[in-house]
Amino acid sequence: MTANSHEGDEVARPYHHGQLREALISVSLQLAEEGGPEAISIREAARRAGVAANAAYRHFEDLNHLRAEVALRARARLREAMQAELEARPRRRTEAARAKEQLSAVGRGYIRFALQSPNLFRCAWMDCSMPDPEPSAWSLLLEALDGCIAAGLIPSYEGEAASAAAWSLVHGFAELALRGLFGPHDEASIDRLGSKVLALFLANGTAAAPAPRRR
Amino acid sequence: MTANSHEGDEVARPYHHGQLREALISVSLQLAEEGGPEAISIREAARRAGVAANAAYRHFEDLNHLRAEVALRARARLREAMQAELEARPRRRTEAARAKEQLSAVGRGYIRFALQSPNLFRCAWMDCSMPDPEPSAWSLLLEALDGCIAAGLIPSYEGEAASAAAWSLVHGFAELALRGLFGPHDEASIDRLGSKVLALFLANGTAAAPAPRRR
DNA sequence: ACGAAATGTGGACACCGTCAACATAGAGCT
DNA sequence: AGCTCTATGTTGACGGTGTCCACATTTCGT
Repeated sequence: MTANSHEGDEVARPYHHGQLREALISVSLQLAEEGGPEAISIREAARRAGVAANAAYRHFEDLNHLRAEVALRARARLREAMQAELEARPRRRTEAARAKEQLSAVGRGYIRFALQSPNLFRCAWMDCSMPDPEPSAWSLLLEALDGCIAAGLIPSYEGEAASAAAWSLVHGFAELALRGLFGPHDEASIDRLGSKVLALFLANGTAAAPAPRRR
Repeated sequence: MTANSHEGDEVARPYHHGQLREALISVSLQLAEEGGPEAISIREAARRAGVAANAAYRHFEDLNHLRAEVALRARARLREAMQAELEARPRRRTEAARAKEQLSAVGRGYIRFALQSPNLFRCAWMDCSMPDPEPSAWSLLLEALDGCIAAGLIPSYEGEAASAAAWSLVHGFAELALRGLFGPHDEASIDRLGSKVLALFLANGTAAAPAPRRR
């Protein structure tokens, strides 16, 4: 028999492990999905990867570095959710309507992801005291905002403030809804409230700012 | 001598402790202030209170219950900061201007607190998987919003959405600014951006919604 | 005064992150 | 081939944590 002490059942991984880093990350992502950011643990990840705890230290300096990697994946998932909502959006005729719809789809995706995968959402923005190489998830929102500016829905001189506002609105809503601070709503009504908030921002916050105001 | 084995120096607390619960909470708040939510620890709190670790369990079921108490205090501090900003605000003449100023002061207070006491702010909304008896900090914002509705700045039929929006905007901005996601800004320019965002919401988001819009 | 209830202590257990020392397998050279 | 070097994985330990149990002490109600 080739296996010298275990059964040869489990694929008999040929050498050390080969994919440990990847395995650890994906297993940790699973841990996070199940139990939130606090559930990420070097020892448990190693255990699930079928490896001694300290093996992880050959691939991650620190628990925080592992967490940072998980955060990256979580943000990627978030981005996918936004993208999906973007692709599923109704197609509009005018450029303005299209830009509006694009922005609102992005916001919807963001909020829905937060509510449907709260643990992953928390991981996406968890504090891992690491330099954050790329927020990336935001680029979709920024693109949508650029579209709105191009369509004349937002005066370009307010670009910075408007994007900060859109960003804050969407993120804040997701976060607060997650914590149940909007009262005991079922998922559907939270979704409706979210759409209303987005619509309010789109209808009034952006469209109705024709000039720099007197003074 | 009255003290039977220690020096009588340290006030010679007469009986068990008398204020342990309070002491533990306030010491934990200090821990949180210094090192963020993760720094809250039963053992360390007990240590600083000069008591055995397990004594804490006579006053808190759980670490999470301690954390919940800290969260409460943190929210109280947040509320104080908002109140302070509220009292320091310029007094306006017209009701509308006053309502606007009130709302913006509340938002400012919120954001400034988050930036000046990030650790406490994080504690205020940390996840302690506990029933949340009263968010309380929001009541100031809700009052301000009511003022705006009374002044006709916000149509009352949009009350719910508008308050959710204001709430989300302020909270989201604070959270994102805290994480440095608005780029490498110094504190002053973040403050300015925050004011701009608030102004944008106040000027357009609320004031410019005179009617239900056609269709 | 005495027993009961409240409160604090000590010790133990199972986790956790992390370090140092050791073992092994592959890669690359001669 | 054989050999070494380096990358990777393992063992064992240390100090830290939350939490449980059994025990000690203090206070209070009667």
